[in-house]
Amino acid sequence: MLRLTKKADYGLMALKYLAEQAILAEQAGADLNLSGARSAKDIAEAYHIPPQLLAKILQTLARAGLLVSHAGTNGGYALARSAADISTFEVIRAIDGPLFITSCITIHGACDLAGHCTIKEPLRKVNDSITTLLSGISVADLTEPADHLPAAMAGGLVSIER
Amino acid sequence: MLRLTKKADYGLMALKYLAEQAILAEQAGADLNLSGARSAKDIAEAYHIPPQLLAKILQTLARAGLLVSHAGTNGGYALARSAADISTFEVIRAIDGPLFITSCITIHGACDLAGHCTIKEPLRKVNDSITTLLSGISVADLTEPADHLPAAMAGGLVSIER
DNA sequence: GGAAGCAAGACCAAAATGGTCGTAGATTGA
DNA sequence: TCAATCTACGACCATTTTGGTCTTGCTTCC
Ligand code: SF4
Ligand code: SF4
Repeated sequence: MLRLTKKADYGLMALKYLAEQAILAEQAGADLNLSGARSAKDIAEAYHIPPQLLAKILQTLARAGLLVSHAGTNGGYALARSAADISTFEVIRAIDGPLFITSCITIHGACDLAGHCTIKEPLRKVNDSITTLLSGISVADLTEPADHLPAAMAGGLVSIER
Repeated sequence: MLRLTKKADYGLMALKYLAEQAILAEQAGADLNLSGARSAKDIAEAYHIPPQLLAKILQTLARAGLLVSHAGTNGGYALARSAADISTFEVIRAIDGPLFITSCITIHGACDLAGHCTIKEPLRKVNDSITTLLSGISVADLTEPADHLPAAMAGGLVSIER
């Protein structure tokens, strides 16, 4: 349960990598207009993950507007926004789809027992809590050594009140 | 992603049901020693879920020590502890196994990229946060209309500090 | 015009999930 | 004692999801 798919996992790694590259590019000076773009192959090699698969993941991410792509020689992907502006929630949702804990929430009107299900509402709140938690964590937060305590999210998690 | 399996879903429903039965039994007076036990079939019918499947789920729950079972006529399952004392986390883990968001955490020493994976640690913290969130929610909390704001969990969620 | 890169989709194998069946053992009420 | 109820457990199966590959085509730069 509550398993993050490997695709999302890969996606986050790639995002983090690109975030780092963006920083490097910035440090290298503005005269060199290195946008920090990297090819899918580069990233795949850096982390030893199947290149073709990563390519597809990056494509979805690009389609979702989290990355910008540039074709052709020396092309590749780069962050569409600042790393601090991309939440892990967006990434995960873009890759794994908007599915969330209970079937009812995502399949929308699906679950045939929705009528006599008494557990639905409470669970929706748990779901919301996790959403807010994830939303509060940006890709930039991942790059830091984590001692930095990114105490971004406070409200919405503490209680399950409606 | 982050999908709760249907089994866990069913399990929670059953737990909640038993919690309610326990309360009813208590109200009925101590002279009738109704322990609030219900057969798997009863619960399955109440919620329209496949009886055989529910039976298996209850069995696992019983093995995990969350329920006590009693065979024979008028047998069935009852809560092993107070509803307020059973966290949703326990239930979910008992049913779906100890699997959690990243493969590395659960498969233990598995993920072959564990070496060059930079995302691992931060994710483990997210994982912990969710764990604490779930741990803070008891089965009893599920039975309430939820206006009651069970603000049980405070610490551990707010930040991802180490 | 190529080489290097992205884009998209069909396709596939393996694993997880959801669910069934059959059989065996405990308990109790008649 | 014996039949009706229950739990207990394992084998089994269908469907879905996941992870991953291949192929083909289109862009951009030199
Ligand atoms: S309605 Fe109830 S049973 Fe159906 S998916 Fe939602 S929580 Fe689960
Ligand atoms: S080590 Fe990294 S890549 Fe492997 S499962 Fe853990 S987070 Fe994912």
